[in-house]
Amino acid sequence: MQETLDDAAAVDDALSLPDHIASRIRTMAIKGELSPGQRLSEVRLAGDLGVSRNTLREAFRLLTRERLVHHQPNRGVFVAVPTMAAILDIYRVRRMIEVPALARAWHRHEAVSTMRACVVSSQAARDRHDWQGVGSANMGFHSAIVALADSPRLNGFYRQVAAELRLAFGLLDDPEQLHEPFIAQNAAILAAIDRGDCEAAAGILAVYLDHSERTVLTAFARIEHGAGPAPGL
Amino acid sequence: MQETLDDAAAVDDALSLPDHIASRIRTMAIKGELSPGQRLSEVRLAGDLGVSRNTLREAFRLLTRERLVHHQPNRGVFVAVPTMAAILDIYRVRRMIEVPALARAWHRHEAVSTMRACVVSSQAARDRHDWQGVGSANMGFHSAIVALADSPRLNGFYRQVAAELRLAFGLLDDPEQLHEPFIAQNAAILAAIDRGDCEAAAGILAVYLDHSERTVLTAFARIEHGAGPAPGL
DNA sequence: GTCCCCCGCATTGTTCAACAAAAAATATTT
DNA sequence: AAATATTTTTTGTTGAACAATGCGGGGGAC
Repeated sequence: MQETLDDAAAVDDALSLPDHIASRIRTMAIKGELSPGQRLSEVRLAGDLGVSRNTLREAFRLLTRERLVHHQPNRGVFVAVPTMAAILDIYRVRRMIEVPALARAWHRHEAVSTMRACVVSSQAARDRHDWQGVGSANMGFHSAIVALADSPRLNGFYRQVAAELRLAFGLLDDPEQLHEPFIAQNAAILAAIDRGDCEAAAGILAVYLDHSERTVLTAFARIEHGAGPAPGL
Repeated sequence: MQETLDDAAAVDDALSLPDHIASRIRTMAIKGELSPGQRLSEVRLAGDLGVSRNTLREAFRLLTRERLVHHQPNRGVFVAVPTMAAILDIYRVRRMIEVPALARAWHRHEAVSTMRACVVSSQAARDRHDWQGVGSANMGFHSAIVALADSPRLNGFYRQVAAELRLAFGLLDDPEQLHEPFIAQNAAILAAIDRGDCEAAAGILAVYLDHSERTVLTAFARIEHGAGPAPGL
């Protein structure tokens, strides 16, 4: 929310400037302020963000590696356009990571309290019709599931993939259809964990992922065929 | 100042210069030309590689994200020092990715021929006592296993993790102990795939990973306690 | 009118020089 | 010798500069 103040805004001391800039661009992309396929001019964006071209280029390299942005040599960088293949791949990865993490979880892991907090926060966000907030809380819930595995590398990888998925979400029109039905399921997963039945929790999660994937894919197919099938690239 | 540009497919026109520089540093780290914990001076390395500081910094950002290098703000970047925790995490990730990929493989996937080529190449390398080559072929074999899953994201993630593991390998003294016993097992995995028995292949792989992990961990423990644990970092 | 080539223009790719800020190293004082 | 002040080195970031590449437009040729 405070991103409108450019320079004097809250500066993350821990993060270096290029990381911070990358983070801002990531947020813009997730919030839908950048349309997929759009070209990101170096001079323009550098000016808008108040940094030099070199710094912006470092941020671009990060985002390219995260697949949030696509780099064509000597042509520039473009906001990634989500594909059906990408969505399928992302859900495959999610299944491969989340389900075993939940199935083999220790039911008193600290991440469980994060999960609980996310469930509460998603319900609150729903009550005030803040669908963006519901989405964030939902994503936080699933990040916490991955955190159950105690693997820094898996956590980092999942964060990337989740960001890419949220970019795809931005294309869809009705965000409530997307996340609302899953709040209850998240609570059910949490309840299963609480009573120590990780297998049941993993089962619910698997169903959740199937359901979510189908929802996203159908919505996406509707967009792809209905609305403009996008500029050539 | 183009010094020896021969080693292993040096010039990649498709890649941008920072990517290329990152790749060279990565190769140096894997080959053991960079010792873990060593500080990488920007001016010095930029001069050695014949690029500007800015370009080198872009490469550093890539490598930092890959965990091959560690960045301390206002202090510089250091070659990552492998930890026991890191090795444990890497093998956990490998198990999570490789075993399902193999178990659910289609036995006529194009990656199978890559696997075959790697087996042949590793045997040839062993015959000429080229342990570096054996290591490369072995890693190629396992990358091909991951490729069976047809997931670009998984492939990319695995490539990172594999590079990190090879950095850890560089610390160990006797490379033949590391890879030699596994050439035969790779061949066995391939044979199982060829006769369509993916479950058996996955079983051999799981045993392989346990065995490999134990070997690396014990060698690593010997190093850590025996040789100087030295740099306080 | 359509096609093609050539030329100018905008953008990216890369380097260099400069300076602020932080850390490390050194000298100075007590 | 310890603590502090000062110098030096290194990183962090910027701005300008220039080559190289891609894009679009205009002018001929048919």
